[in-house]
Amino acid sequence: MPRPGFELPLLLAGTFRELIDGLHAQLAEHGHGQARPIHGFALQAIGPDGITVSELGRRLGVTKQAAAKTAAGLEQIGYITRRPSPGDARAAVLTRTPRGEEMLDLSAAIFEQLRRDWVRRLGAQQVQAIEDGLAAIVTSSGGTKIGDLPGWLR
Amino acid sequence: MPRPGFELPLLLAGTFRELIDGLHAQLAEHGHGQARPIHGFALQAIGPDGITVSELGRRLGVTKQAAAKTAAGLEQIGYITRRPSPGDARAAVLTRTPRGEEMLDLSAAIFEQLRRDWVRRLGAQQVQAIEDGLAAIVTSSGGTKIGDLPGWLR
DNA sequence: GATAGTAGACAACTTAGTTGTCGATATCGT
DNA sequence: ACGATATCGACAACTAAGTTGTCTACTATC
Repeated sequence: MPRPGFELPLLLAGTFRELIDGLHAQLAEHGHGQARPIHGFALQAIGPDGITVSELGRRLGVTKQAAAKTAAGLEQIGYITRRPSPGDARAAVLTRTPRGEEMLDLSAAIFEQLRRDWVRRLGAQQVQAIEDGLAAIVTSSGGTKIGDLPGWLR
Repeated sequence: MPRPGFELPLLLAGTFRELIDGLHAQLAEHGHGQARPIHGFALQAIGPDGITVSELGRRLGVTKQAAAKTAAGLEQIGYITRRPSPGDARAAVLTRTPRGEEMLDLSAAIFEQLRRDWVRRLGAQQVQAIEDGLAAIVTSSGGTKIGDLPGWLR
């Protein structure tokens, strides 16, 4: 039995973990067993038009070296390609492949399914209250960058 | 703007991160700048009567080797001591020092303060709804072990 | 054209975990 | 009593994801 006060962080961490585990269990069932938690967030950051490694690092809140590693992983799985930037000979543009798009669409669908499970168990009103409450707390301190949260993504 | 469905995990992660950051900012102000996020959870797991390294590993959900490393860190800061187990010549019992107890009491007080901040901003009812909702989701899949959540604790 | 800044690669290090192995000690069944 | 089996905690080697620092190539600006 924890000291009072220790409950809330454990609940938040546990629920997050539960969502991510559920996502990757289902992703694996649909042929995306190699996907790691960071991949979905990185693919989102890359966006439909593609960005450079340095920009990816900034958006994720990590160094460009760390972003380069993540990009290498994404490229190896086949979720992105690298192509020379038309306007800047130093830069390479990371672009999502159709398979990357598919993984992202699938992830969104799975998250929505998991949310529906919550609604079934808690009711729409309480799920909405959770989302609104957390949003009020988080947005008041600036947006959350994935890189703010070190290691999880394993 | 993320795809719909990606909101919820980001909210959970961001809120958790916010709590932990707030905790350690205040801990540092009170002379516990060396404390890492895992330390509070490990001290809780050790309990008032002390446990062995192996038991700590089981409670945290990590290997005993990893638990031994955490215990070494706690001992170095002065939060725990190791003493031979009276009944088992193989085992050493990890016991919280007064300074360890102080850190734990302080952490609990800070968490409660942060929760009061939430109540001030959201109202008691909505905070309660968040806690109840998350608890309903997490407990239905077994308790959360700290070790279920790999890296964060840096 | 010199100077200052940015893109991305390479190397070395850090941190927190893992598996596998091992000797010492406990426990249990016959 | 004793042998098989299990557990405690240490050591070594490895992995994964980040970090800082340094470097070259290229861009942009005065």
